Amino acid sequence: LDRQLWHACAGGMVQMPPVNSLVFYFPQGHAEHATVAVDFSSAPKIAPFVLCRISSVKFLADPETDEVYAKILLVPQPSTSLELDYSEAISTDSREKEKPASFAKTLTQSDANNGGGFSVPRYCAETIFPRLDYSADPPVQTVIVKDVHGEMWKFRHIYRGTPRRHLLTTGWSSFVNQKKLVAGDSIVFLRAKNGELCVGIRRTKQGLGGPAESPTGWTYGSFS
Amino acid sequence: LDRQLWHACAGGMVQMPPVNSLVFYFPQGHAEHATVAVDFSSAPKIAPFVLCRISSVKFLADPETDEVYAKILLVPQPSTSLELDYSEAISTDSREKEKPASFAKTLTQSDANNGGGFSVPRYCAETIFPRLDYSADPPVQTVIVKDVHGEMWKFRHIYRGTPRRHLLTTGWSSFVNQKKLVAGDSIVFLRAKNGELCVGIRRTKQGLGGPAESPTGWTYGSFS
DNA sequence: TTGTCGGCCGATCGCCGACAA
DNA sequence: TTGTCGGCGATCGGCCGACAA
Repeated sequence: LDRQLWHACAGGMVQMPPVNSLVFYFPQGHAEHATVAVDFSSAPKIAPFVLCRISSVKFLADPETDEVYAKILLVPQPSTSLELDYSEAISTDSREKEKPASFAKTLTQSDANNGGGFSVPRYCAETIFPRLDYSADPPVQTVIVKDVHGEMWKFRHIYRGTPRRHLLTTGWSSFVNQKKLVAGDSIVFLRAKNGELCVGIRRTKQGLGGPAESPTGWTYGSFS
Repeated sequence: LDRQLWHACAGGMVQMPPVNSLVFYFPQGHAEHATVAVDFSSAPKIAPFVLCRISSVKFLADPETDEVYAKILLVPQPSTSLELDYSEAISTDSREKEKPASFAKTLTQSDANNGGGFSVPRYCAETIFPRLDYSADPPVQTVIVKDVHGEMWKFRHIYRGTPRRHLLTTGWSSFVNQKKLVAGDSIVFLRAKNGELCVGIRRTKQGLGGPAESPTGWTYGSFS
């Protein structure tokens, strides 16, 4: 999964530390975010936080819901490491600062309704979408976007109505149905460096259908 | 799953031995019906058949495809048992002889087509379905049938056209779609002893999407 | 600028009898 | 007796501008 698209989906609140950086792991905080209740009573002597070194970070997306999440491998460090300058523990990967143009919109009732299209905010259409030929009447084009799995979607992008506005029509309802989008979910458009148009999804909170726990490790749900 | 409905779905060729009866188990025959290739080469000294006693028989239906199958628990018997009268090995459960009224029809193209109804053979309508009031014009009723999972389905049963014939209209296409029926599949109607109407499915051969192997044991596909 | 609504047009669904196998 | 077909009316999907927030 493309790193920039991942961050656009996760939202600006999410910062990922770089590999090899030092972080504190808080077992209780982790437990509170778990999908199933965690019982520490059998291991009473657990530290409130553990200094760890990040050995790997994987940027992933759920195959079904398109929700993004990260798999972070933590290696506990000897407590002597505490003497090190742990300010690096809160450092952020410098690569995150190269933010490509992206735009997120929360779906309205009209966007999610069957039989409706998608109202494209002007800013999104002008800065993210391919340039539209306004001399045509009406100005129309087909935009092709790639989702987090690399699958391609085709939308009819038209500029019409009085007053004029940008809309996605043909292809949109199929996208809504197949992705099972509802009002309140957000859609993220992103123009990658190579000019390719990408799309991601951020589900409304109550989804709670986060990625399933893998039997071989823990997964972190993303915050939005 | 109701035993009578199970047998109606499985078809007349299928006879199930009663619990505690003796049967011969043929490993090679079993292997030939398995969905995955079986390699006996690592166990070269396998008997061509094994005398077994049936300890339990479960009549089941696949939750997805509605295909019926049976789970048979076999306990190998000491070879001395061979001295017993093994004619009982081919005996059939006497309960199978109490056959309630049932009818099977292979779906035609017109039956399976979208936008079409189901042509009910006269014999089926008159002997299986609830009695229709022919004095009405046209004679119509709603028939309610129960599938192998106990789920209820509603069909509009009408007697019309020239010449007159029985048809299932409203509700039928929904049934075809949800059960993913195609031309060539068979549908089984059965009137249980309590007068309840039941429906089962027999898929066309090439489905081969038999019930998944359970990790804790073997399952038998049903013959049709 | 953009969310919602009613209008409207075309596509599809699904019920019908005609006809023939 | 019943499988297939074309007709056709009802319904639905989906594109449109009007209007107002």
